[in-house]
Amino acid sequence: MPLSQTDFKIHFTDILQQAAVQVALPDTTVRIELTRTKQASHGDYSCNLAMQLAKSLHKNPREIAQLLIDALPDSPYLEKVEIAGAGFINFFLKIGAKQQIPHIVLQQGSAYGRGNLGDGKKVQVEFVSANPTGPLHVGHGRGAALGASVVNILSAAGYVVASEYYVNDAGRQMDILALSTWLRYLEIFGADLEFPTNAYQGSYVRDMAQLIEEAHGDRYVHPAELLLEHIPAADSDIVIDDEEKLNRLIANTKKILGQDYAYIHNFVLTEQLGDCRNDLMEFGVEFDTWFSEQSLFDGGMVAKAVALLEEKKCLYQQDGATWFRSTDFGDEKDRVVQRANGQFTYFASDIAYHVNKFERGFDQVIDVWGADHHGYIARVKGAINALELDADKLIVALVQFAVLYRDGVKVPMSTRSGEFVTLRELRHEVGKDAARFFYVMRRSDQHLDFDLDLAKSQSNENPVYYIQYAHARICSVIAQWDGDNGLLNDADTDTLTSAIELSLLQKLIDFPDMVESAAKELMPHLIAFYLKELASEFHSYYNASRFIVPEEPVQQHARLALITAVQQVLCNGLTLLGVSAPEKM
RNA sequence: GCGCCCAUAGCUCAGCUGGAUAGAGUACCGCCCUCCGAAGGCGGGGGUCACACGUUCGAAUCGUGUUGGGCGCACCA
Repeated sequence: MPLSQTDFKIHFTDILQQAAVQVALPDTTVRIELTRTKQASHGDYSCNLAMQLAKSLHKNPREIAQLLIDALPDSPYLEKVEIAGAGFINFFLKIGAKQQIPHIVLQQGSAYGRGNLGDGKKVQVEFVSANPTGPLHVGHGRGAALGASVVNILSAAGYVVASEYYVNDAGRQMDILALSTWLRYLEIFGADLEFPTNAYQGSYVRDMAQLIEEAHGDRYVHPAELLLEHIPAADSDIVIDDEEKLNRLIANTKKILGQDYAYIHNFVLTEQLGDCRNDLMEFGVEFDTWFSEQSLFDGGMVAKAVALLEEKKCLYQQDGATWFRSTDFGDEKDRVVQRANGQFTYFASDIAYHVNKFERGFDQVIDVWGADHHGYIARVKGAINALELDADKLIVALVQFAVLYRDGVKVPMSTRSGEFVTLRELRHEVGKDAARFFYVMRRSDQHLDFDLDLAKSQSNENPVYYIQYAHARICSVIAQWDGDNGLLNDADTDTLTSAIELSLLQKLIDFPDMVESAAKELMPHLIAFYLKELASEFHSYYNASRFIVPEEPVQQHARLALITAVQQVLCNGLTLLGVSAPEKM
């Protein structure tokens, strides 16, 4: 039978399908879907097909169930089928099939759990993509942890995955950072100026100014008076708002520095990007591509994308600006792509960026965005549709905010005034493993209460330690046994018959299914929950049985083979989440 | 005001293509180390699945409405 070893669910679905074709034929709208049962008395897999067909066949569900069962082809993996309740069909997996699982896991090793759902399709996952204008904070951390886990999971599910970070190196924010740094640099040389409240306040700006000073001395010093040109003094009658003031400061800076402005701009960008990359690397998050927004402008892609929209008659002029008719594509209002001052908006480069993604031939493009960006989905998809590309290829995964709690109270955070907790601080406080796990242990579309004390605690309350402890415990047992692992590969596992052993075996069988579900739904938390359950069953087993029993070598090898398989699956699952599987703790 | 998301045990959350007695963890109470790691296990109490109506053989799950939260509604990114 051409059956990929552990896909019992698919196998049973398949034979039930064959039976259904004979019996019911008819109702092709009903999907045959088996689910794992909650109770052992209900077998291993269950299906409600008979109840779903009851209406269209005008028959009693139990009667239909019996017909289906009678038509069921033989299967070497099927112990028995039962009709239960209102008409459930319960499948019991042959115990011998379950007992083979440790061997399959040990043989496949780190590959156990991998599947072929993706069938080699190309998927791109873009995540984090924070402005390189300062350190990453804990909000970015959740996107990073989620995105990285999704990449791992999709990859395990048979997709060819490309990870990407979109670098917003073109906008006004970068100019503000360059300005901020230069002002701090001037301060080092004693310039007496008022540092704008809406410029970047963080101490890292001073650090960068210091670096410039150390490398180039006073080379970039210019008289401060030039900077204040066209900017009314505080006591002047002419009042301009703070943002406009910043714009004029930027313009003056560019004029004063001339060619040197590019140096400052480039320096701060390189510094921040380097810091960001380093921070993420220590978090276990790496990218295949760092994609520059500026490159879209340099290559004329932005102008081209806008021109394309013009060709499709999707643009119009109003109040000096160029608008995209996104309302024609489901958005709630039209959006500006080119401002009255001639500059393209962020939205314009974002359109170009997505066009570029589509041109690169991905079968699916996944954007991981903060939940505050949900309003952008309609306009980006609208633009993709307007350009007659397939917007269904784009999936936007929204990540809700994470709120830190320390001593039971919310840690205050506000982006302005630079009073936020950085990802780096979080990592240093709770460690990489706990941070990665906590970020993905909730559904990403739910708010996350991040309990710092819990994440730090080295106790049973901490789910990370609970799982890692199970892994370390197994390693410890195996080390104590000190036998030849080859013996486990050949172990006779027929003796694994207790309730907890059968439950553990089934749990191991479930893992590939779990990975597939997590990939389909882009939900790493499924893996996190699965691992907690697997660890829990192992801990129960540990307390209920002894593994090192030399007087009963058959039992001993069977049990050791089972827990070694558990160890492997714990490790494979933790790896998907970017969490280490330590041998000792 | 309009749009999106959410409401499940004291707390933090799973479960949601409609199915069998709604589950974990934590907290609380009681047990288990002459024994492979007690960073563990076992048992107990704890629920109007926000509320109302509807769809159906069947609703925590789907629909409508109400209430209460979060977020978004820039020629910012």
